[in-house]
Amino acid sequence: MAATMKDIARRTGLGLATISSYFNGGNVREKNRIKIEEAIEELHYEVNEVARGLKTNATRTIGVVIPELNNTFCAEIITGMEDVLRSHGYATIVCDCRTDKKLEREAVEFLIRRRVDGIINMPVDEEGNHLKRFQKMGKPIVLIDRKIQGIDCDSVLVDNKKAAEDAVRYFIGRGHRNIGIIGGPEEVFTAQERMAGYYKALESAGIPVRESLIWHGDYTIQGGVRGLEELVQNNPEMTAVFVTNYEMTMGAMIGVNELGIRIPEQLSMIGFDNLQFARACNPKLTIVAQPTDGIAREVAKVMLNHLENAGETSGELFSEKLETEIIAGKSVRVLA
Amino acid sequence: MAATMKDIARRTGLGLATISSYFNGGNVREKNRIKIEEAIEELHYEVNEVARGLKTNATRTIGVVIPELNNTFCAEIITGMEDVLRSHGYATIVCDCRTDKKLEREAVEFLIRRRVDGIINMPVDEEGNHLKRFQKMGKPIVLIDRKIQGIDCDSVLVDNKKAAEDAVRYFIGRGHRNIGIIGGPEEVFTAQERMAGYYKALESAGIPVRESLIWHGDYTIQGGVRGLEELVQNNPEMTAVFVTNYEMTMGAMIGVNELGIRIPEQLSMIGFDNLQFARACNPKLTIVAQPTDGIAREVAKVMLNHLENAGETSGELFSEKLETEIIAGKSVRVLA
DNA sequence: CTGAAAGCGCTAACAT
DNA sequence: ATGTTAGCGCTTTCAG
Repeated sequence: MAATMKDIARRTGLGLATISSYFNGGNVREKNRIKIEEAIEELHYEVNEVARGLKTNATRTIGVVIPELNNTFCAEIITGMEDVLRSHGYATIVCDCRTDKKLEREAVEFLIRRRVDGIINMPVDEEGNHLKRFQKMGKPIVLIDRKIQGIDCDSVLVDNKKAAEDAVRYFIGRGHRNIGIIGGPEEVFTAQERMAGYYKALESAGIPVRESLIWHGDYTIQGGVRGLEELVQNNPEMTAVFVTNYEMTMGAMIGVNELGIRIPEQLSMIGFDNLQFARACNPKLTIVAQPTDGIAREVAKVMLNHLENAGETSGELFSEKLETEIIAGKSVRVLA
Repeated sequence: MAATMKDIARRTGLGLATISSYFNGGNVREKNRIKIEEAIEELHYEVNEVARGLKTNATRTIGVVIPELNNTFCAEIITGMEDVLRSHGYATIVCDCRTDKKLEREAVEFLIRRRVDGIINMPVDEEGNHLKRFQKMGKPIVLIDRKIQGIDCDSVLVDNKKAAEDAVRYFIGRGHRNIGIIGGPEEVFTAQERMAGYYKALESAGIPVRESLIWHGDYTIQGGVRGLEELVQNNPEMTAVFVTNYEMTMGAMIGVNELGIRIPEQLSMIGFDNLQFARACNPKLTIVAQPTDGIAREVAKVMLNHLENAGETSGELFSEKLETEIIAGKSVRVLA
């Protein structure tokens, strides 16, 4: 069907090695280079990366396993990573595992069969069993948003504890003491960290933690709606609420609208991620913003490092912790 | 490195053909089947899809080329497609071309080198030159959101003209006559169709079209902000505005907030896509909703049809046009 | 039902 | 610098 190197060899009268050398940056006599390029043009030749992959045992393909593509945070990170990976000649196969451990494991097996050169994973299974086999093959893994005991690999994290601490302190500094939190799933690492930050900020301000002010959500829009409704209903004295991811922030705003609560007069709020959404809220929402683009580029960079330097980097594990930022809106009232 | 079929053959004492037959649904004697399965287990064997792809000239991989992964509409469609494709054993390589024709062409060439079995494309280049070579290879293409003259292939569309017509009629039916529109890029097909619907609704109601009420945006958030500001400034008498995609809808809400305009008292609005965002707006936004999940599943289905049936379907081109729906909020005022 | 052998398109010694 | 050749891991005739 498609033209092969053999066709080019025949057409130019050159040997296969010369053609291959041409494609791999070797030295080719000027005259022959021109002949080869003419042949490529006329035959519409395109390198067959599948054959190359079989031979070199490197597919120039990276597998990405994430909990939800439909989650803005994930989508933004993938956009950034794919951009830099493709510009280096790497393809990205994205697998959305729907926050399901079984699907996550299947995704990794799927990627192993396709012989990807590396896996980038925002892990759902905190045990990391799904990654063990891939790691034994000696191929690089980069984790996003959490480390896993027993999987020695690079990771790019965000300082989620501090992020939450900052947010709660922001409330406290403006006179709030009855501060609610809509947290994430208890088994999710980022959710644990954000919750820890909430505790820490309260404790260091000498404010007792009250269970009724804590809602464990599921990082979904509907979870945010529900969480807001419950917190408001159970805590008439609550003056502020911190929502710990974007989807739930959107849900909390929906809840606020549907209950007819006025922000910030009746309730102050700090949300998470997505500055544009925050701006579109009325009044503009104060949020904790993660450096998504920074994470994406960092992850891609770390992965490329492994791939291009091969054995060299094998020494120490890389692990960076990026900082978040509070972007002030008008959703937090200053109490007398 | 990893175990191969040869290893299994050696370990079981069987021939390669038997092992291959086992993997491809052929008949294998019960006793041998068990032996093979034991060997697979012990050797942690995983089929090498790369080698298989070289031999069969089919990679079980689909390329997807879209203008912006970071656009919710695209992200939702990809989520849905990837789900059904992977469940049929197909990998998806997503290429975000940043709404750039040159990058779009490069993406297709990239996918050709990787010998994908089919391409799904939400095209940026309306000429379709980027797809010609792939089509000549006899492999299937499915287009989303627009057809291209000269590229005979299946397509899944949305009735965008009717979508806009419905929205504008919704305004007219509630007494509005000075209706603005924040349109998309003039060269983009969906934007043309939505604009055409705007014209048609006005004309059939006998309302003259006024240029000052039309803003040509660029489908970005910032474009929406700008469009709203300009329309409001240039049209004091405007009572309603229709925004024609999600990003610009968000932008328009930002503009509304930043200008301190009250909805619907001072201005009525109908947005596009993303029901959840609409619910999070205060007051709840009335929107035109596209059946994203329906589109995603349809596209994947059509592609799989080609792939699994091979030559059979080559007859007629498939082209479905899905309907949108207006989801009422409280952002449209009824004029006396 | 199973074994032997050819070959998919490429790369990488090795020889010239 | 260029030609020759083996072989990556699999599928697929063709025999047996």
